[in-house]
Amino acid sequence: MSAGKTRNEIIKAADQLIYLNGYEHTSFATIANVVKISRGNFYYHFKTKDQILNAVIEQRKTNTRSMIRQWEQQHTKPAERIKCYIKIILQNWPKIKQHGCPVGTLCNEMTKLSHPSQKQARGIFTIFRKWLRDQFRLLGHEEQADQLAMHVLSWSQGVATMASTFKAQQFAENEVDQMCRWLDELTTGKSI
Amino acid sequence: MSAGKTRNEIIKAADQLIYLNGYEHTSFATIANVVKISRGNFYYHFKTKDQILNAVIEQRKTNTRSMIRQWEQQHTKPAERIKCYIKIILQNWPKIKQHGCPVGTLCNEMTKLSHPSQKQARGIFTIFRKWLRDQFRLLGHEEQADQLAMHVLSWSQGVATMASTFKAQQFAENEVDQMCRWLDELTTGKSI
DNA sequence: CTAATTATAGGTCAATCGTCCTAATGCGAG
DNA sequence: CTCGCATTAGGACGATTGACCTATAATTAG
Repeated sequence: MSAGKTRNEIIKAADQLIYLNGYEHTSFATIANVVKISRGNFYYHFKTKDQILNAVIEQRKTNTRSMIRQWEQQHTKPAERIKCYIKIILQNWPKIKQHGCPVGTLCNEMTKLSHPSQKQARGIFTIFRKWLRDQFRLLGHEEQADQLAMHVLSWSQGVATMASTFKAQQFAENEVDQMCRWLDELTTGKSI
Repeated sequence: MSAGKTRNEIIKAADQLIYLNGYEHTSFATIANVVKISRGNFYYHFKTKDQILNAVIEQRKTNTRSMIRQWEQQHTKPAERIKCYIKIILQNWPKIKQHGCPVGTLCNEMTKLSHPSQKQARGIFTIFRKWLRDQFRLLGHEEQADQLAMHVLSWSQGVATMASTFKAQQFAENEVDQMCRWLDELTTGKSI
């Protein structure tokens, strides 16, 4: 029954390594070394590299849902919840500075490799997208809800890319402020 | 003297392949096959893979400067010039849909690999950044010029990432429209 | 306790990676 | 024409890749 434990450790290590160095750059051997396990044992749990990737994506989805649940518990106002998402980039700044947004960079790599798991990776974004859409609906923006959700996702992605490229924390802070103010104006009923 | 010709063909092919499949996924052999050249000949022109990358980046910088020069010749109004940049994503949509923004995805990969050429790749963005900054200065936004330039770069990057991830052309068009309207408001003297 | 199942270790495989080398060309200057 | 340099071809290298296999150790079931 310790199989599940080993499996989880593999997924956890793979998750980290894929975030730090990218999927293609992450090898069987590297993961096995981190988990301190033989490559043979590794193969017992995952037959192919893509299977690990899918397991990692599934775990990221689970973590994402869990994080969203926390936001919902911490704040009842939709606008405050959305700001939680907006501010992730500042909370995780040290890591984002060096390795970018975990979701965005993975999707970029999947797109570039025309990888079969492209759709699954996109699914992480979809969780955020649907949730943001729901929050905007609660704010009374029925029709534009999805468009606004995509706008927030897109805005954050751009900031993550440019801030990590230029290692520009100040820029990230400025943009987060702008996003919050934009959201406030949206809440008080002005046009976008 | 045909050495320069072969060298240019190598750079051209490498440029394409790196854009399509990413730097790490692009091998010596693949490039050599495309150029129809032996790997030995390849080594005569470029000793290491990083040398090819740097040559590709340099060419992209040259192409970037050339593109900017065209914009300056086509439009005298800074706002119209900036719109040229904003609209690239729609002009190159078929390719961006499948492979993302050439600059952004390369910088992302360099960041992820902690690659020595990270700074050089960032230089392509810097060309756009400085040029956009100059255009905003011409529009009378002296102090905020650089911040506005980064804002435009960031906005475009986000749209490119999300649009390519979700293969969403409609979203890209919407965002480009928003960016143009935002720019118009900025031009007519309203606040950002 | 024993048998069966689960889990781990470690070796092997062909393919590919970046790199390097030498031999054979092409070609222009004298 | 010939000498010498520039260019090309193609093989070989050690290392690493994802994948696979078998033998052993650990655990569980009866």
